[in-house]
Amino acid sequence: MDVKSKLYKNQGIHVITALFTIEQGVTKVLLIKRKNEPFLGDWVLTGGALCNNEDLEAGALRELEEKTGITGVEIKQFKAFGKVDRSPVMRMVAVGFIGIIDSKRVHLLRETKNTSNADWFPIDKIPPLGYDHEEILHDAIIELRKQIVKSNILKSLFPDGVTMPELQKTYEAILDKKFDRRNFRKKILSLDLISDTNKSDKFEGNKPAKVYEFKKKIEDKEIF
Amino acid sequence: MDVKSKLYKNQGIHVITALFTIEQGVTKVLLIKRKNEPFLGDWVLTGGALCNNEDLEAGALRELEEKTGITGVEIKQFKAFGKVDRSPVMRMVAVGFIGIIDSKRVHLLRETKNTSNADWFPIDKIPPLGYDHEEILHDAIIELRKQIVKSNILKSLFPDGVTMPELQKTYEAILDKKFDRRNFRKKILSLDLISDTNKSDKFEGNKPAKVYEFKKKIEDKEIF
DNA sequence: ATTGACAAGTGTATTTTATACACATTATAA
DNA sequence: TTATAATGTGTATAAAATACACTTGTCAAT
Repeated sequence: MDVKSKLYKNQGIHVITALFTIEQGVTKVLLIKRKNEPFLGDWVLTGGALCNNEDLEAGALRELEEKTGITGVEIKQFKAFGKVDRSPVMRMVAVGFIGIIDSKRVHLLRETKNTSNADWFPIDKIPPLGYDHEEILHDAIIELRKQIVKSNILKSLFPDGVTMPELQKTYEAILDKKFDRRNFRKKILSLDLISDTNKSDKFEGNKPAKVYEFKKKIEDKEIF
Repeated sequence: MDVKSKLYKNQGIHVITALFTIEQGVTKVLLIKRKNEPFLGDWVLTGGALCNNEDLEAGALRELEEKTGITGVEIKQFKAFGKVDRSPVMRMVAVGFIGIIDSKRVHLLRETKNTSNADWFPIDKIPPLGYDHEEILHDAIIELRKQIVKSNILKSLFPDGVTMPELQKTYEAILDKKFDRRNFRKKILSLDLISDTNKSDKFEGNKPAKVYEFKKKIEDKEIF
């Protein structure tokens, strides 16, 4: 074995997911407390090593389920991270994913996890993270903001449909910005991400809101 | 060593670049004819295995130089490709990059390369490609079209500045669409990708065109 | 020097889209 | 029946995108 070929040895792939939720108008991300070296005791995003018999997305979903019990999320790959020293053990390249999940499933997570080693953190109150996960999370948040205006990534947050007021609160939380109710409706409908259902939500002493649902497929918009 | 850990062994990383150019209004991509197994004799995108001592982008640039002699290109990472069977030798995950280069450097490439094992192909006349490079190229073309309206990726195509008519021809080639001269000018200026110089191009029997240059940094646009 | 040819630069009227803003509707509860 | 609270809808105005035509600068021929 020559020197050059040795340079390619001992490489591995991480699949990392920044899983978001919205609680009380606050965007939060799921973090795990590491139970092993390296970075023992540090908070990190969900993820781990890719197995040889699984595709990238499948690996990310498996890690998500193994570490939190969460299933049925739609995730989206957004970037690869490959700084030479991002892992102290061996050369690892991470493939980053984002996803967002219904906040009602949070209690399921809380029961599944062992010894409070997983929790949701507001994205503006993130503790120091292991590996290069601060960089990954930073990019993930930017990607999330881009995705919600051009994909159906929010579908997993609202599997049973969503009302305009709910949607507006979600966009305001993620984009950290306020909108006019009437103009928000027009804008979101023009994006062609959601479609009408003929249902209304439960009443709470006021006018029931119409329920919309995210489309299965979003068609590409014209560029330029 | 247990069974599970074995599943992580023998992984590697490819860095692959779809390098584009424009010749006579035709968008072309650089392909290499493989001289080794696997896929001996097949055309593929430029790329190869990542070394342990280099970052992803550095690896892609090194492969570009090794295989073609081309240097000084700006490339942009756009996606990771990780189908289980994308390489027949071992489990490889590819990180894809795009770049675009001044067509005047084509002859340099032609002289550098040995035995015509590299050539530019119009993107609508691509031969069968090895590995999963047809998929990578497909995604790369889509990414190129997105990038030219929001980044300075075309800077490497026009290192010495560019005129409006040149730019318009480039956009028309890449987007496969025609534009009105006057409206194209307004639209491209509104994107805030280029800035005025006080130079004009060489005369060719007609009115000299003003020269613009791509900005070093493009600031993010507001989303929603 | 004058003129014609060629391609570049510029302006404006019109349509479309985005924004700012106010009232009407449908529930519950007293 | 009425007050309350949150949802749904419409319209006038401003801004942006589009469609479209004339003017300008250089070279080359006379």
